[in-house]
Amino acid sequence: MGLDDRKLAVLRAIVEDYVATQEPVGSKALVERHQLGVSPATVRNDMAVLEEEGYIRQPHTSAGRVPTDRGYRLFVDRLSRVKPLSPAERRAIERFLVGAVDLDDVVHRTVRLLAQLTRQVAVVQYPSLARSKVRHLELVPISTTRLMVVMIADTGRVEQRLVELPAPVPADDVTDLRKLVNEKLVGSQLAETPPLVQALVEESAPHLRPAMTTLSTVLLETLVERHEERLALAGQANLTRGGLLDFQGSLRPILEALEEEVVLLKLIGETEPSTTRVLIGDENEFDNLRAASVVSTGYGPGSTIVGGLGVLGPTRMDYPGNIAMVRAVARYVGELLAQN
Amino acid sequence: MGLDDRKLAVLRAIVEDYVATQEPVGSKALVERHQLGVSPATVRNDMAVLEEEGYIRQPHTSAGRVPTDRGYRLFVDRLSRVKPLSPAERRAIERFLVGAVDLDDVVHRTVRLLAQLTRQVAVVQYPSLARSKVRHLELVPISTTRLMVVMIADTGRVEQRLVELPAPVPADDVTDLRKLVNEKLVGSQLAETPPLVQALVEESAPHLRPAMTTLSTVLLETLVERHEERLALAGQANLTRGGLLDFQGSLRPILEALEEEVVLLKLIGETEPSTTRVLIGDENEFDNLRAASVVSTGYGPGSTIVGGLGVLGPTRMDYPGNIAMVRAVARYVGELLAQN
DNA sequence: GACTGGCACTCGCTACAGTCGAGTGCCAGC
DNA sequence: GCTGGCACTCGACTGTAGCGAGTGCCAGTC
Repeated sequence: MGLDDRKLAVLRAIVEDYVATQEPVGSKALVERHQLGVSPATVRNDMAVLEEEGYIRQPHTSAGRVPTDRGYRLFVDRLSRVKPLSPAERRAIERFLVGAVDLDDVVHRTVRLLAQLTRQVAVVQYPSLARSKVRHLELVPISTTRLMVVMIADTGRVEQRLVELPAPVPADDVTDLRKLVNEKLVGSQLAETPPLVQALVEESAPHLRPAMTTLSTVLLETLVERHEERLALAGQANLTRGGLLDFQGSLRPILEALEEEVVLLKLIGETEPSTTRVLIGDENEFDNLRAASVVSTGYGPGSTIVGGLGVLGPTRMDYPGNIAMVRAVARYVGELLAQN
Repeated sequence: MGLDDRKLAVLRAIVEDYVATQEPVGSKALVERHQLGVSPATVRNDMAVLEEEGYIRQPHTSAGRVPTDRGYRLFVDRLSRVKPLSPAERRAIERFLVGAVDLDDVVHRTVRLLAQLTRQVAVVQYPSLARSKVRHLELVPISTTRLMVVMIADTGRVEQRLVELPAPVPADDVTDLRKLVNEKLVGSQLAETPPLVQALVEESAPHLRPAMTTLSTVLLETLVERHEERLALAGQANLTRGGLLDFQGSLRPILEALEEEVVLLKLIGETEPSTTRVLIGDENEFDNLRAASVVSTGYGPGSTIVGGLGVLGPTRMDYPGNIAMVRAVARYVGELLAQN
């Protein structure tokens, strides 16, 4: 049952070769390319054990071996060291991210950078509003019964929403409303505001009540509960590398999954803080993505986490490399955010 | 040389059958399915002429005929009537768009709707800032030397940008600046503001000059010149319908093109107002899209045009249907915008 | 007991030949 | 100008055969 060191070395060699060549790897090729110090026959015996344990499999009887999802998992957990970035890669990251003027700009640059570095599909979640603090709330009258609410978060995110007021509200009242919401909400985490927002209504002067009620409803509804999360996506063309061999010939399910924000958020939405998460093949809870792997991590200024980012590609991917790059990019982005 | 009515009917039949079946269509099948009133042999003669003129071609000697890009062009220009929408489709449009709370919301719903209706890739351009009027400019101090400029356009678009000031600016000065920019710019088209923005600096009180200079530079630079355009995209999974037959087996170039905002903007960025534009195959100026067709049109409140929207798919697409849907959706969105 | 060399076996891949049939072009006749 | 008939083309499919990479097993060696 136990996998001795050599068997593990064989597995590592198989993963590395298969990732590099995309072809099932046989015992002979293996001993040629790696210094295993044993003969092909011995390797074959080891392979038989590895296969029995479910770490590798044969596509056809007369073919070489290919890692299974379980094999990749073992590889990632125990057999790979995080690959240090090359100086060129470090430079690319810096060059790419320096000069961003905007949160939008930062996110877009980041997602393109990740896609380019890893040659996979990249996903970056905007800083979550739930984890941001309110920096300013602006109310702009559009007409007497319409208000545009613009919220600026400390992470740089700006969200707006149109509010339909129950009755016309004069300009002076808007000023009062603005003052009130800013006094009460600036500096607080949005996720924790429901009671605050509630209190807002109660503390308003009677003539402001109706307007404040709608306003607070909208604030709660759209900024806290609903589609508060945003995503940026890039590198979808990378799915077509490796011909049709990856993803068992059909990009369809993958492309479909990539169009579902909810799915992507679950994928890269950070869970445990700051660890890098790797989901391999059918570890994925979405059927459409059973042929794919995801490497993701959280990012944020300093040690806090405000959002997630990651890459998605075939299970046959360069895990150590991608993990290193995802981490590095997340760190750089965090530094960038911390500067604000 | 002249194509008489029957030859045109034959071409129309070929296009319709090929679009429906995705298979080269032969003379016999043609007379069976369409009441042409002549024998296969006659149709064959007509086909020979059509082929000579470049409207159709044979994939192989012993196969049926397939329309060329030129054939589709003739079909679109002279042989097809815009297909009226089905009641179900009309209902779908209304159901989908009613209840949008936001410009973002409108755009996202629209692009998804288009993708779903046409079963193609859909692209929607946000209302162009150049064609919008300034409704309000908000300046929010982030620190003493940093300002967030938020511009709200009459089309509902909200753009923000961080401004790094040359020197600390006290809160009172920010109020003055805000008042000044709003007085001068609200109500004007951004595309026509350069002189106005210029004037701003000159008219400012001396102590506001430095700040106003940076501010105006940023305004011009990012809101007018640079990436002022935004896009929404949906339905990329539709590219995989029709197996690998469309797009000669590789989605790569298409996916790459779809990642280039500039390319997409050129495609759907409206040119002549309000006509529906159809680009077929190699009429397309981007090499990557020579296997694709694009149907696009402008939209906007009332009769003005503020942005473009459209669909992209294989040259083998249902032109009359897609043209009808693109137009219908554009009209509905226009009405929706007009309500604001 | 672990490793190795040898050997028979499997099976996907490629090449080749043969058949089938859809579809064509052409021509003589109406 | 249209039609029916006919010879022809050529892709798609089928079946066969040979090749070779790769395996599993076994007997022999250290």
